[in-house]
Amino acid sequence: MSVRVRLAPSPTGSPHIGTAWQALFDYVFAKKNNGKFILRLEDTDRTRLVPGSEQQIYETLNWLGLDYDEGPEKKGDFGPYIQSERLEIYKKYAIQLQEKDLAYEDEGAVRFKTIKDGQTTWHDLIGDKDISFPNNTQEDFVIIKSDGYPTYNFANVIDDHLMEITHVVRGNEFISSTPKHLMLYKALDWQPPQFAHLPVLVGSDRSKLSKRHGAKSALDYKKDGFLKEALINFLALLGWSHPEGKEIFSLEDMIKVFDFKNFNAASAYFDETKLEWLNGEYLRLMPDEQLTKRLQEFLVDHPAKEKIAPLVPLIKERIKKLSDFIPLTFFLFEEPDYDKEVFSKLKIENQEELLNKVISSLTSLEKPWDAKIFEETFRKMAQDQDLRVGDMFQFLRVSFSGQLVTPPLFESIKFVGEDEVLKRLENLQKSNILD
RNA sequence: GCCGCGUUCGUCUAGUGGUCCAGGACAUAACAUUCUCAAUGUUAAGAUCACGGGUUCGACUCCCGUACGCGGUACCA
Repeated sequence: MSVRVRLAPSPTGSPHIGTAWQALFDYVFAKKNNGKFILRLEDTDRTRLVPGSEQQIYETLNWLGLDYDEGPEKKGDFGPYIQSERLEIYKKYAIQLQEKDLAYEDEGAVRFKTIKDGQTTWHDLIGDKDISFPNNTQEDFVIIKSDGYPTYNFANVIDDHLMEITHVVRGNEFISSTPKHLMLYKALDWQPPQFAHLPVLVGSDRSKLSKRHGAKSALDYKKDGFLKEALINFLALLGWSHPEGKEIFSLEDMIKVFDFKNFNAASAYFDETKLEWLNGEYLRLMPDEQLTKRLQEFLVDHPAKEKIAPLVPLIKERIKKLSDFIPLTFFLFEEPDYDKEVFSKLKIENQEELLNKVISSLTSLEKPWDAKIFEETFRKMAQDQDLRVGDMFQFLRVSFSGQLVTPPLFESIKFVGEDEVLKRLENLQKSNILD
């Protein structure tokens, strides 16, 4: 029997990072085994539905490149992939159980009669261990709610069986309900799937990550300028580790070596700092043309996005996220507002006088300015003025950019253009910022 | 309360009885390089492997207990 795994989110909002994390392992495990990855929407709690979340689920998986083989809009041979469209099916099995006296009606709902003696055991793929529960801890539980919708515990079992799911990969908050599921499989005389209960991702307070906590949605990371490759790589490193100890690897590489045996059963805290580092690594590894393209896709509204190509090699090592491009380069496209504070951080006296000298030197420089001559000119000026070379160049930088941190100085000057640079310096001269 | 899962540097982790006075990565610090910031390189600091008992010639690794955290105990998933 070929491997089939499913991701079964509830459409209760834009999927948060924990859902994306689970999706990654579903996908990788399926691909590793030449199996199928299935998306099923579990919308049986009508009170928590959030309109539009379905689209966000599709968009998230799509962005991350975790393509599913079957799903709500990619029908397979297993009927609808949205539980609210499968009500008749659940009803049918509920009746069957009632007829066998394994379930009963209770105030408009239907309850399953749990087995009370013995224990229920299964082998979990995470930690490669057996887990057992005494059966007397399992109360009779509702399978069909009084509104006619099935509960998670019921719909999940029915669908997993009917959709021929072979491996249930889900969060370990479901460990406690697994005995219920197993009892259901038994009552229906079905073969249960294998289980892999992933640890949960936790927030800074160590409790389960949730939107409540301000957990970001997976798509927020896209908006923040993270690359999907970096996010996937980072997510892979939570709970799982590469058998060769690699920190940076592709999805394809991960698929080749994936095994639940390399999974850690302890819950992990999502630390964005490391994600930023990884993202920077991916950015730097990328060829300039590709990075240019990615930046242009990201900067949809940037007025000068067609002109950024020459800038890419200059900023490549200075950005950690695509969004960092904007604060780092905006002064190249428009005259910045000068801030007195910034100049006061420079270790230079008589800035006004120095500016005059700079302007007269630049005016007498032959255009187009040459990098070598430019550098010599100001090294000499630093010497004459008894300034440290670094301070001299920092003064130049701030004078035309208004910023303490910029791409390389001379290249930035060339990008802005000689005339514009001079114009900015003259405007600065006229202002009273350097008094 | 009861049931279950978990517990290795601040964080993510390696480790399946000896090769671990615990290795790597991020973050941190220092130095080098440098026109800034980065990037890069080198080094440093950082974990009595939650605690207490066993088992064993030997335990981070196996067993038991305790503590703490998390989850379940819903007509939420």
